[in-house]
Amino acid sequence: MKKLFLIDGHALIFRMYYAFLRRPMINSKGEDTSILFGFTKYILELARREKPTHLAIAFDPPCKTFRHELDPDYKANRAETPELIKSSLEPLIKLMEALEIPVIMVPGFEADDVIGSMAKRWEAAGFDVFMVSPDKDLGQLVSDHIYQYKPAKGTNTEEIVGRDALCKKYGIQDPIQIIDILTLWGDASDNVRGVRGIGEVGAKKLVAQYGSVEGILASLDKLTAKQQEAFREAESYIRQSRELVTIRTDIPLDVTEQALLLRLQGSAQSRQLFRHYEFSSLLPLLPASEAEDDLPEALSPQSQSLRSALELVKIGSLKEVEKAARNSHRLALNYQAPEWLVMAENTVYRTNDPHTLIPLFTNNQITKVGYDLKGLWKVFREQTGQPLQGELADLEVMHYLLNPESSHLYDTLAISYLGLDPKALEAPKDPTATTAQPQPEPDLFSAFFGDPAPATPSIDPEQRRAQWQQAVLLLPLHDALLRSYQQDEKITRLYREIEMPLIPVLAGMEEEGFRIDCQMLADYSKQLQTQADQLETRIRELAEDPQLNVASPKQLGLVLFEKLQLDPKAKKNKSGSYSTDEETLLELQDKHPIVSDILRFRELKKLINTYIDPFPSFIAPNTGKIHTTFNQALTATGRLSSVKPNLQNIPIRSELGREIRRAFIPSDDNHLLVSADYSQIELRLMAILSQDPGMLEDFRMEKDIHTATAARIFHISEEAVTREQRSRAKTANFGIIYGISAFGLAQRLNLSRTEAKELIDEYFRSYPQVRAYMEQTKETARNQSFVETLYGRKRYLPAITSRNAVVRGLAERNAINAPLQGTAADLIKIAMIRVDQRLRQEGLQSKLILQVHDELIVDALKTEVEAVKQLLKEEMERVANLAIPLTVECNSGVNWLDAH
DNA sequence: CAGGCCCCCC
DNA sequence: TTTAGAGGGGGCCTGA
Repeated sequence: MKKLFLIDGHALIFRMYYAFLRRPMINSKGEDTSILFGFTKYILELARREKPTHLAIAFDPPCKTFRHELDPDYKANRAETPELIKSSLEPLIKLMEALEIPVIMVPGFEADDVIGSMAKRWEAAGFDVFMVSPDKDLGQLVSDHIYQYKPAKGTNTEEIVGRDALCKKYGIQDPIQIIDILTLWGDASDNVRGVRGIGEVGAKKLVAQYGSVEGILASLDKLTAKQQEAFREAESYIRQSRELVTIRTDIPLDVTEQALLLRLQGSAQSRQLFRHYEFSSLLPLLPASEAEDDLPEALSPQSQSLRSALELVKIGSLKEVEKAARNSHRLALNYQAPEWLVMAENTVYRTNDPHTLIPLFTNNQITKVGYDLKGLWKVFREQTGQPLQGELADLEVMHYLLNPESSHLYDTLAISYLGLDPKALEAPKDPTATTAQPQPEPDLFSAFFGDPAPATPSIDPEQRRAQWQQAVLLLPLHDALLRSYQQDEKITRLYREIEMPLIPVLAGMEEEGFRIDCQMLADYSKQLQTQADQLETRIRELAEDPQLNVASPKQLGLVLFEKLQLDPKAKKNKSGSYSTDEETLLELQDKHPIVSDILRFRELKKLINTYIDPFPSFIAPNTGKIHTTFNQALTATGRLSSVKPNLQNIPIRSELGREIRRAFIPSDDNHLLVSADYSQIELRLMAILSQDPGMLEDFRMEKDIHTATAARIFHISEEAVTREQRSRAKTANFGIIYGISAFGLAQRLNLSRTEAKELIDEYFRSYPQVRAYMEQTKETARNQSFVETLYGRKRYLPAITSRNAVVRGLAERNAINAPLQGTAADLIKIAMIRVDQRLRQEGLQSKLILQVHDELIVDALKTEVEAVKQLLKEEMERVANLAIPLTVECNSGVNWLDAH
């Protein structure tokens, strides 16, 4: 069977435009590739999933279309194509042509008309035709007959809609009447003028009663006076409107069957375009290319000479490596259980006895070069009890500082800095020896690993090759990164003074771990589980569905919005199911008792499944504690993140949730937890960076900042500030940190946009320098395409010059937020280094165990608690000399909740 | 196992 | 008046 898919390219572009508003994709050349990527991915996945034999994409011509010119009341501003869409069209068409996908554009006709006409023609020729559109309104695909309709994935329509389903949905006899309904109703996306005062419901009713637009016009006297008036007014254009919403099926087309054949060969040209746009995740979707010219760009002279240098790498003795390391002051290291590999200059040594490495690793004259040195640090300490000493050149962290948001994978770095793919670093294979065992030819690999029957036969040769690949480029990569560092003094200082000394501190914190009261967690789990079970039973009863999986948002959506009909205008999410998030449910709470049960059930389940039940499994048998892993090279702003488990998001706000913190306890009865947190650090930094006199004053006087803000923006005394006013001011203050928008603030405060705007204006009148600073920051970002923190940590914002206002707005908010959040991250990192250092210097046994962005937690010996508190406060507060003091609140307790 | 959804933290 | 709409994170569940 010939299966033809016809795609409304124009509608799809719009869909992609919306899909990528949140997270635009900018490639390294600064091009916004969002739409190109989304569209291409969609087409490739569709082709793979549905396996059409033929496929064509229709686009609207890149000009005002025929329909729009016909309609004198067409509102230009409505249909003005966003710049991003306009600028994507040409490269998109090129891309589709490279993929050998037919693109059809007929001057003067919209994509709808083109695919309508094609559908008719190829259906008549015996094809199984599917019209594919992401548009939710089927009316756009209605013509003088109904086609098979394939809803695009990720849209609001789930089913393939046939004649009967259409009639049922619209409450009509003949599906063609949809055209009449849309004509009366007016179709916003098609810019068709409907009849004044007639909405969807009215249109359906009238069409059901009178059959068609003509039918209504013929029976005007039976309508109400108001309706008669509206229809008289509409009479002049309504017939034309009907024509406009009808898809034409008679456009002359010069397309052959052969042209529609879907080949999708993955031509060299398409691969080259994919590489240009950096669609690496899409490359595997292309069929393998038979073309030779598919290889990455030719090796640069630099990578050629590096290759030659790698040929000289040799296996040596430990003595030789030691000598080379002392000579070059540098040692590369890698560990893949159970083998350590070290390399200095061009000599490599490997061993599974870490003790032999102690003199090298603890020599503080030798820089240790590696990838994830924190991990290596911990392994070595576990094996030998010794820390790594000397400078630590962690390539991942070093590259993170150059550009936090790019990939820091070893392979990626090797390719981009050295022009070499480590995976390709293999000895050339003998093409004739396909069946025989690989010969231990004197290639680089076997030269390096020596005898193919080594002393440790348990080690997989594949693993050795992998380890070699992971290690042999460390030193060249370090050189390359140092060259970048040479051009940036601030980054160099940031690395040497903050990130590098932080590595052992973080390693120590991970190593030390956090003790957990398992019994308490188990009891609490049972208690919550009982409640959850009761709720689940009740929810299923209320839903009259004993099989309902309450934890499935998809099933829940169907119950709430189709079975119980709680909201006829229910929002849908990206995947086409109903949105059931907390915000949505809160709005429905009064409509049905099931809603609050669901909310409560969700809260319990979240606590049980995320914060209680998984925790015992994280306990390390040797220490009996939980050891998180901090990621030092992940966030866009310079913060740390914590995984396995994430200890940075343990509940505190809700009553039920915060109880979990009671299970986080000191290491033993002789210890207490001490917690110290910065008060309002980001807002203080806003005051400092903007030098706003009012805000500085408010902080200098040690006022409650939100009350002070409220007093200013509402022009009242601080004593007169109500709770509500303080709360609004607090939200506004947060908004400022995040890079405010009137819409966002309105939503948060449940205000109208105008009211929110007034609030913002009043805020800026109160703190005028804040506004000036924000403008200045955006200007800086536009000029240099990045922003930076007080310590020179950069965040690149290529989208700041986007012509798309939404994308640009996001970048602008990032520009404002990143220096604040990032400087706070810098400061607490410095404080961590100093706190750790002082704890050691003063011979205290208390240990830093956790950081939560503006909070440090110490497992403190009871006798040291007061000293630790004082130390924390001192080091955290005097971490930098700023225009106003930073203040730290410090507490201790027998668990994390008490200490907070 | 990835993507989508949801919700916890600062 | 369709899925935009304050920043930064991570984990669980579903369904392929």
